[in-house]
Amino acid sequence: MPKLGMEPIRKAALVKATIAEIGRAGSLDVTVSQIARQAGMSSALAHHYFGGKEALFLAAMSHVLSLYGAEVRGALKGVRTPEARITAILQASFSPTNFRREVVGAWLNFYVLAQTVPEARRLLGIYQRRLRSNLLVGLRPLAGAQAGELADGLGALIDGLYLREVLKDGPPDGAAAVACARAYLKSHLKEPTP
Amino acid sequence: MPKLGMEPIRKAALVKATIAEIGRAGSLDVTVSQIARQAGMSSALAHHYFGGKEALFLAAMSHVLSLYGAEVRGALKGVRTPEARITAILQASFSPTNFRREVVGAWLNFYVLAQTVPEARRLLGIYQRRLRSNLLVGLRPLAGAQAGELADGLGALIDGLYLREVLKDGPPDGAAAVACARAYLKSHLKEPTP
DNA sequence: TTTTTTGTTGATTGACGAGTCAATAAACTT
DNA sequence: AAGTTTATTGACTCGTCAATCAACAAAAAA
Repeated sequence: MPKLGMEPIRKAALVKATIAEIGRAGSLDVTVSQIARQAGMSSALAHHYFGGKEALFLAAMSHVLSLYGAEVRGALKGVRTPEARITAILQASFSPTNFRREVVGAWLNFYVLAQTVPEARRLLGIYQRRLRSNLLVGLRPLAGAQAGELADGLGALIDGLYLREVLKDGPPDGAAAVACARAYLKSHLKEPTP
Repeated sequence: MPKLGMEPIRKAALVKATIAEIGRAGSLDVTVSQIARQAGMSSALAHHYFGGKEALFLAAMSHVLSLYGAEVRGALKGVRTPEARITAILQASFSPTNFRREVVGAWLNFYVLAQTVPEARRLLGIYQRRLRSNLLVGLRPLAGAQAGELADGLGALIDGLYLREVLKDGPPDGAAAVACARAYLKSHLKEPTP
C-alpha cells in the first residue's frame, strides 16, 4: 500500500479538509479526527505530517491567502489602465469564490486567531500589505501624493464590506460591494485634496 | 450566607467575567469553570443561572453591544449639527473603550458566532441597523437622497477600520480611524452624485 | 414552626479529544 | 538479502470539560 512521495499529497488533502471542516463548523472547534476522516486517513497521520492542530490551521489559513493572491494576480493579467487595475482587485476580492462558506469561515476565524497567534498575525500582515501595494500601483497615477491614505481607506473599506456582505441575511452581493468601493474611489478622486 | 436577590448580581458578574475571559483567551475557548472562578462562584452556579455556555456567551455579546450603544447615545448628547453628529458617532466607535482587549475579543468572536448562531446574527443585525439609523439622521440633511448609500458605505468603513486598527501591530489609533472616516464623508459630500 | 423558595457547592458522570507509540508494510538502498 | 527510509494505523494515555445531582444553608411564607 504505502506508495512513496505521499507527503505533499496528504498535506494538500489535509489542508483542504481543514478548510472544509472549519467552514462546516463555522469555527475552529473541529477535531483532528474529523479533519483526518474528511481527508481519508487516520488522525495519527495528520499528526505525523503536521505535528499538531495549530500547524494545520495555519497551513490552511496560508492556503486561503495564497488562493486569494492567485485570484488577484489572475484578475490583474492584461489590465492596462490604473482604474481597471483597481476594479480588477475589487472584483477578485468580492468574487463568488470568496463568499463560499469555507472561505468565509477561514477568514473570520483567521481574524480571531490573529489576536493571539503571532504566525496568524504575520500572515494577516502579509495580506494587508500586499493588498495595499497592489492598490497603490493603481492609485499613484490617479491620486499622486494622496495615494497612500486612499489605499489605507480603500483597504479597510474592502474588509468592512466583505464582513457585511458575509454576515447579512440573504445571499452576498459582490457587485454591490464593488460598486460601493468604486464610489469611494471616484468621489475621492474628483477633487485632489490640497 | 445566601442573601436573596442574588440573581441579577450573579448574572452581571458572570457576564463581566465572560467578557474578561474571552478577552484573555482571545477566543471562545474558555471553560465555564474559568468564567465562574473569575466571577467568584462555582461553575454549577453559572449553569444554574444561565443553563449553558452558549446562553452565557450570548448574554455577554448582548452586553458588549449595549455598552457600545450607551456610549454612542452619550456622545450624541447635546450635539446639534448633522456633521457633529457623525463625528460623535465616529469618536464613540473608535474610543479607547472599544480597543480594550476584552471588547476586541468579544467583537471578533461575535462575528464568528454570527455565522452559525441565529441569536448572534440577530444581535449583530440590531447593531448594524442601529448604526445605520444613527448615521442616517446626520446624513440626510447633508446628502439627501444619497444618504442611504452613504450610510451603508460608512458603516462598512467603520467596521473595516476597526478591524484593521485592532489587528495591526502597535497600539490602535482611534484618531486616525476617525480622520479616515471623516475624509470619506467629506469627499462624498463635496459633489452630490447626480 | 414547618414548609417552601432561593442560593450555593462538591462530587460525579459521561463523553470527547490531542497527542504518543508500537507495530506493520511497502518501497528503496546497498 | 539485509537494512533503511517512508507510509500508515489501532490502541492507548492523559487530560479536560459541560452538565447533573444530591445535599446543605438561609430567608420568606404558611
